[in-house]
Amino acid sequence: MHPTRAAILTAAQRLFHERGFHATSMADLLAASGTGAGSFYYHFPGKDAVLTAVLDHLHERLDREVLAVGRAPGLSPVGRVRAIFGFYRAFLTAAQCRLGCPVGNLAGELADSAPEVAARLHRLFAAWRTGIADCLKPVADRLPAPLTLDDVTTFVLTVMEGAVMQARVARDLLPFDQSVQCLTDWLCRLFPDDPVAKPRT
Amino acid sequence: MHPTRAAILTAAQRLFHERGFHATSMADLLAASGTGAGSFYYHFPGKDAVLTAVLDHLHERLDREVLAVGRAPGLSPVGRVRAIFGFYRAFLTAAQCRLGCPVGNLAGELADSAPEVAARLHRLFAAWRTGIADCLKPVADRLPAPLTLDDVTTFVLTVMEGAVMQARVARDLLPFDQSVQCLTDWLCRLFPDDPVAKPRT
DNA sequence: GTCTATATATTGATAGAC
DNA sequence: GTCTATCAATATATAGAC
Repeated sequence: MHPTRAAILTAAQRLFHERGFHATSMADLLAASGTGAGSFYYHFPGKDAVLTAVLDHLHERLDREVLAVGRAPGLSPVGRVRAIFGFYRAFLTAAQCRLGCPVGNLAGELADSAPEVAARLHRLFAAWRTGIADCLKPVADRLPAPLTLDDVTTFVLTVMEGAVMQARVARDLLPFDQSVQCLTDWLCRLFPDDPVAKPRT
Repeated sequence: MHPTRAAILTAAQRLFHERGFHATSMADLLAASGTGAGSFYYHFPGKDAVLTAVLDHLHERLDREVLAVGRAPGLSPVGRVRAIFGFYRAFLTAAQCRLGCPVGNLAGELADSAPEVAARLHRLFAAWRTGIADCLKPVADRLPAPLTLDDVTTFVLTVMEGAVMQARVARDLLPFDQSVQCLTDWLCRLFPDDPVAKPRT
């Protein structure tokens, strides 16, 4: 990838995350990436095209950085899910609970916009769920009816997005930790054989 | 309240919900409320002031419309929580799963902005949690340690926001229903005496 | 209180030299 | 590929008559 294009993409990803899409101007984008307008419009037809490129890039990163955490060896199914939450917890800590989820923020701002954007958000969430489902697949057959693997998978992503949003608004890790604790409690009740589940009195 | 001010507020609430704050222009606001610029700036010092007024208005509505559902008589604690989710489900249905949560969307776009905005979002979420806590207070002492009422309350709001976001991105009620089903499963395990909890085999 | 007209800055995007 | 200069449109906000 051309270094200029990469610089624009990196800057855009950061700015869209920090401020959102509409609050980021072309001037911001050019300044943050160190490019001139001529250079920018050589690499991208316009601001909207950067957005779709950023969404595609986020998709790659999700797979490479986040969901890989859930594929780490030596973890139980519930342990894998917890590891993914741990990854986000570390990010929240580093960001002092600001910023929120890069995907979730853009979803909230742009989920009803142009098809190129809505479809990418849809795909991103689907990839998220696939990654979570992979963690829990080994114990899918232990789920009590009528719960399905897909139900639980969707629920885990729901908790992730809601927990990050609340932590951001509160500017505090507490809501995130509380949410993870409750989710873990439930998962341990569903899968009492999982090593993460401590025996109950 | 002056009718013009009310018209601006109503229009702004709708537009901020449909498009977000930054994607709504003054021209949009004036057209949708049927006011001229002179009139607008007589009632509000600027666009930002409308945002804070909308947030305050959403706060009132949350209490009056949403949390009141959880105070309806004749419902069990878990039933109350489910009733609030039912309220949102009806809204999602009417909106064909678009729009999302008016508070959540603005939180995603503006949680890191000016203190007047961030503080109001913080208060809105706190009010949300208070309303949920009121539903569950009667059974708070039945919670297994170390879970607290505040943990569960925060978790319920987490699920609400995450579920609405996912339903919006998917443009389908399914993720919402799946999330509610999982949450209900957990609550029924925690409170097996609640009438909503069906006896298990 | 509301109107119309307008000020002024910033927006996303383009032109043409190099 | 990148530069500088600049475009037309739109942004928020204001002025002053009524």
